[in-house]
This record gives sequence, C-alpha cells and structure tokens, in this order.
Amino acid sequence: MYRSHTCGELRLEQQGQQVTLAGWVQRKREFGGMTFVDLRDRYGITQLVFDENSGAEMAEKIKKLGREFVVQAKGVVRERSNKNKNIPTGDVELEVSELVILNVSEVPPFTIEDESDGGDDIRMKYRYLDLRRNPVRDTLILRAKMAHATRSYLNQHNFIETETPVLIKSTPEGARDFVVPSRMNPGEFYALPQSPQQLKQLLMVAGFDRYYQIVKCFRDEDLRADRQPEFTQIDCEMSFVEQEDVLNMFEGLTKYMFKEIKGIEIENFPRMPYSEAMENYGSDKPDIRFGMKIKELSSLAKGHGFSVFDDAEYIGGICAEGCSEYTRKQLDALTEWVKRPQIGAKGMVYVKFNTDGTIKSSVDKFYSEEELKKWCELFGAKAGDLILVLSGAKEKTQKALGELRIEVANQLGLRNKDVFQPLWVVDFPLLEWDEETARFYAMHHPFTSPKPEDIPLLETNPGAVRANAYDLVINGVEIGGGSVRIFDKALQAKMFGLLGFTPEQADYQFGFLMNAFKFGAPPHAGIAFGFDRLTSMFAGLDSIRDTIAFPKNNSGRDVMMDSPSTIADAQLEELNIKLDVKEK
RNA sequence: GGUGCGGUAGUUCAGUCGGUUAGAAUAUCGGCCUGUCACGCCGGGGGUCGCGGGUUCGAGUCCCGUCCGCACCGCCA
Repeated sequence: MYRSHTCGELRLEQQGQQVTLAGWVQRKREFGGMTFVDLRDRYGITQLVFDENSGAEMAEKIKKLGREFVVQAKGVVRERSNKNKNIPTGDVELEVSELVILNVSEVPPFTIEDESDGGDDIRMKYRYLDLRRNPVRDTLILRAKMAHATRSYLNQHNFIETETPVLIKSTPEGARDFVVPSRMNPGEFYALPQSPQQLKQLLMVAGFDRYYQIVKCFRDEDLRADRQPEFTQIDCEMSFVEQEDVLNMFEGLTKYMFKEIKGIEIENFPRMPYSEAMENYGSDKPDIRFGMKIKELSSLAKGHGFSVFDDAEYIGGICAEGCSEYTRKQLDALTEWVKRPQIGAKGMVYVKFNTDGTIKSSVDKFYSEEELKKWCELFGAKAGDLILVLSGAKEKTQKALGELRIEVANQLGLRNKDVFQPLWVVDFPLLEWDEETARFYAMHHPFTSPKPEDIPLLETNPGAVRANAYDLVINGVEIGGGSVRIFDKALQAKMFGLLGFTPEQADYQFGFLMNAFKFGAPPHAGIAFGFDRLTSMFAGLDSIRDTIAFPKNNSGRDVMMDSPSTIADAQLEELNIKLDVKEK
C-alpha cells in the first residue's frame, strides 16, 4: 500500500495518527535545521515537516528532493503551530519519520502552478505536466461530470446508448473526410464519421426509438479556437416525434446540466426564426444577453443625396448606449475595425446623440438635425447614445453589423461570462445556393425535412424553402443543431435531385439508407450538441482546447507525440499506396 | 489559400532613433537561516536575439524570403 490517505484529506481529526502519503514535491522550503515540503496529488497539498530530530540520513534525502519528485512519506499527523488558512489541510502537517523517493524528476520546463509561467506552445508539448495543474485538471473533471449528467438525464428518458462504427463510408457532401486506407481491400478507403448521422437514422429504422451516444466526430477542416479536427458530440435521435418534442427534450437536458453542474435555474428558451436572427442580430447565433438590436434605416436614409446610401441595397445600424462621448480616435479605430478584410465594410457612419440634446454626425452635410432625430427615434436612442451605421449588400451588411454589435458589446463589457441566455434558432433555410459550383447545397444535411407548408416551393423557389431544422445557441455560441428528418423515400429522392445528385450517385453514396427506408422508416428527428463547446462555456473558457486532454494545435498537429508523421515504406506497400508528396 | 499579431536566458517578457559588454522577473545551482507556506538574505551559471539573405562603418532593431505559434477570414452538410 503506497498511501493511507490522499494529500487533500488530513484534518485536525487525524491528529496523532500514523499515516502514509504519496505524491509529487510541489515546493521545498529550507531553514537550516528545518525543512518544509509541500506534497501534492490530485486531491490537494499537505505540508511535510523535517527537523534535526529527523536524522542525518533523512537530511541527505531531503537535500536531494527537487520539484516534481515522487515520494512516499510516513509519519504522524500533528497540529501546526502556524496554520495556513488558504488550504483545506492547513491546520495540520505530517512529521515525517520515513521518506521514500519513488522517482526523481528533471526540472520541469514550466512551473506546475495555477498561474503557470508557460505559454500554450510549451504547455502542449509537455501536456502531461500541464495536466498536473489545477485549472486544467479541474476543467477535465468538469467535463467528466457533464458527461455523467448527460448520461443520467438521457438514461432517465429511456434513450439507448449505442456505439456506432468509426470506420465508415466517405460521403463528399459536407466537411472533408478523414480517410483510412484498407489493407484488405486495395485501393479502397474507409472514412471517419463527421457525425454518425446516417447510422443513427438506421437505428430509428431498427426501432430503437431513442438513441444517444457521446461520440468522437472527425472533420478534416482548418482549426479554430472552438474547432478541433476530432471533437465530441452528444449525438441523439428520436422516433415518432415532431420538432417541438425534440426541442423540449433537449431544452430539458440543457436545463438539467445547468442545474446539476452550475446550480443555475434557466427560464424557458426563446424560439427565434432564422430570418429574425439575421434581421435583428446579423447572425444565426445571436448573443441575446444584451439588446443593441440592428435596425434597418434604408427608408429614412435614402434620397438625401448621399450617394453611398442612395446606391446601397441595405442601410442599417446599431445604437451603442452611453457612447456619444466616443472620441474621434475611438470612432476611427472602430471604422478601421469594420474595414478589415474579415468584416469587409467600406466605411462607417456615426450619429452622436449628445448629452445636451444636440446631434452630431459624420453625414451632417446630407441630413438635417430633424432627419437625424428620426433615426434616433427609430432606435429609441436617448441623449448620450451613439448610432453606428453601415451600408451595402443586405446580408453582408447585416453580418458586418452583427460583428460590430459583438465588438462594441465586448468593449462595453456587456458579455458577462456568468450570465447564460440560451435560445433556439428555428426555421433555417433548407438550401444554400453556391455561386462557384452553381448548385444548391443542404444547409444542414441532405436528410433534413422541409417545412410541410413550404414543400410546394421546392418546385418554384427552392431557395425560399424553410427547413424543420434548429440550433441551440447560448451566448452567441452554436452549441447544438439538428432537424426533423425526411422519412419518405420519394421526398428524399426529390431532395437528392435538387442537390444535383443523379439517382446513381445518390445510390452509391446513400443507397444503404434509401434501402432501409423501403422497410418501414418511422418519422424521426434528432440533434447533436458540441460537447467540447458546452464544456468550455461551463468552464468560462474562450477555447475548447483545455476541455480536451490532448488537443491538436492550430495546424492540426499533436506537438506532444509529434503527429501526424510519415510511415515506413513497408507499411505503405502493405496498403498499396505510392506517395507523390510535393516538396514543401 | 488569405489577413493580422508574435518568435530575445529553462520559462514569461522588456529592449527607445540602427551604436558600448543584450536586461528584468521567475526557474535553476551554491551559501546562510528552526515555523515557512509566492519564505527571506547573499552569490553564481545560463543567449546561434527562430532560420537564410540583404542594406549599413555598424542590425535584436530596417528590408526581402522562409519556418514555427496564436487569432481571424475562406472552409467547417
């Protein structure tokens, strides 16, 4: 037995007891005749004490101890003369009679402390050391609790946790597939699932009725702070349900998680049509913790000789409360910000509703104070507010205003991490037109059901068809999404047609699903939550990286094991693969 | 594929207008210290300024290229 207690559990009650602890040396404090060692494990820190009574042999050992040495210490628990109120074990210490150095350690490349001196790069290279730090480990413990709560809720509601294969079939729709060569089938490849989409639908055909899985998914696309090539979804599907049933079930799951994990009660989630989200927030994932809604100004602003506005398809703005005192410098900085290629606005117009009631704008030449007053009225602006206006193509300008809205909110501190405002965004468009390939793509995926009342539009105006698709959005982050599926073979065939598949192509890619639909597919619908994102939101992190034990870096590399890597020629040969790698 | 920021001691960073021997903190090593808990005090070691080229009497600093990291755009059904 290496230990009788952990480093986090000794209290005054154990005073006088003989105990054994084991852990890592966090720090050593030497005082000539006396030495303190902080011994750390997952559960906490306990102070070990050595003094002249410990003997010369012990003194030799202590001298050798360095940070992160693994030691076992036997001794008697005693009350401290100087207590440390900052740690739970601070009332006691261990008077060590026997010390075993179980393992030595090199000096770690960064400090193993809550506020480490290490940057991201070095932390990732030595991730196993990084994981010894409390904040990183606590995030992973939070993740484990959330997984537990998820299972507990879904099990209660009669969902069957089912594993689906990781080696499946490539489908070029959607994200780029990660691909695995098949040794036994030369020239053929498996793909790793972007999501178990078709498989879970097959489980519905199989009559499972309610399925879930906390499952790894793989997408070979560029990374972001909130995107990893392999990530985890809470993946679910239900039979004999309508959209409302799914929303209620998973609103329930979300509320349950907030209650269980964070102790927060959340009110019913608003439902917002996609079109409304775009009009008011310039985004399909609006952050509704604050107002500052976008308003269209086209009818007020056009026809006053300001050609930029007169020629624009759309003119809109936001009202930043209490910002009329913004300086020229601040406004210039915001203008530069919206002109960055990432936002792509040509310029920005401002209207200051000064605290003295006067109005000052960058377009005073074209609009009288009376006319600008009308703009202010439209926004419900008060004296002291600032209106920021962009113009151009409708959707692009709305999105730019949406970005500006978030930026201004960040600057004003309106995005409080401790406030959570979930909502459902519903009625997404079914299809998206792609200029480059001149065809429609499924906005969600090809199995998404159109709204029944919009089905006639499939013939006349496919772009206007709305889908029975929905996203769960919390604080401007897309946490989950799903849809009611098509379960009618004929409608599914029509969809494939619209998406530009020949019947042969559809059969090659999705034949197994279409076959299954011949044998009594029930009406079904489903949803998937991004588990890493939900965890990072609960943890108050901006990146999902620290919610994952061993994440990849920006270039999709694991810098700890240095993967991906080349493989031996013999391996390639077995796989019937010849490389033709372009020089870097 | 693109935009921006960054790369200087083990680590995190500073380094002015191009000018002497490239600094600080922390870590580390040695010494002193019996109640510390970010211990304290004294002393030491530690640098291919990412890499390559260019401009210059002189480059950490300016220019070009390149590699790497981070954030974002494209992409992500």
